[in-house]
Amino acid sequence: MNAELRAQLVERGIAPDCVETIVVVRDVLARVGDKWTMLVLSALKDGPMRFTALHEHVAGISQRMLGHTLGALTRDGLTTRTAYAEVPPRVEYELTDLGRSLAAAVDHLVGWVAQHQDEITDNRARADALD
Amino acid sequence: MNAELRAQLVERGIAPDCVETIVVVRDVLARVGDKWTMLVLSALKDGPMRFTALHEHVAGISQRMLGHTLGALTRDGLTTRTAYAEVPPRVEYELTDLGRSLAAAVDHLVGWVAQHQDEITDNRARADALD
DNA sequence: CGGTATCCTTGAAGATACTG
DNA sequence: CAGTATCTTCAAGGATACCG
Repeated sequence: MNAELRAQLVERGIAPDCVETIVVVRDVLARVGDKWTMLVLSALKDGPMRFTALHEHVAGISQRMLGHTLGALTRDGLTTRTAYAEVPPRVEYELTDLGRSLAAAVDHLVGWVAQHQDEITDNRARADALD
Repeated sequence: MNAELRAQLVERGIAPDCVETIVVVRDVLARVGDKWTMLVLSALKDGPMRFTALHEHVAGISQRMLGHTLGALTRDGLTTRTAYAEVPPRVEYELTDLGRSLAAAVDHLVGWVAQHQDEITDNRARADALD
């Protein structure tokens, strides 16, 4: 896991707490940057949603990946899971304050991309044109 | 590739330009969130660097992945590649304005993580404690 | 020095089926 | 309804070797 990375960084003379930050930042960025997390966070921005609603709202996600993603988010305290003892069962997911705060930070990045997408796709197209 | 995703989104009645943004945002976030891009961007923040220097500075990256990462960044116009006709050859990479701008946006997110890492790791530890 | 090509391993994620 | 379990596929990424 991250043990070797830590070792490498320490070996390079990087301060321990800085190493810790680097490792966690990577962890969280990897999570945010994965295929679904951002979309789930964004879907939850307007309020609590239940599993099936999320499944329908996030286009293309499988039941399995939705379960995994929500599990990870809840584990990290970014969402809460509330199960109601009803028949049929109902489970709602909601952003925590921490989750909302992260969603805002992500939004900042998303805003940047939205603002510069033309520039990037143009650059890419131009680079590809040269083969 | 992204064709099916586009199709799914369109099918769901999402506005075409919005679909485009979603797709590009995912693309760019996936790139930023990958294992190395952020670290390379961060390494380049203080000025141009040559290939070998980057290889040493970014702990644990393989030559292959450094090549790939720099290729992608350059393709997207986030870095420039300058080769000097010398012996031995020298190649320097440098952030473009666009790249610096992205690095700043990423920094914002990194700042968030750095600020909340304790909270997250605590939550995770607590969740794990319950098995 | 600064890469690219090749091979190979492994983990991420989809499809499908089953359960409280 | 809200998941988990199992199987399988597929591509990211590491090791290694080679080349301009």
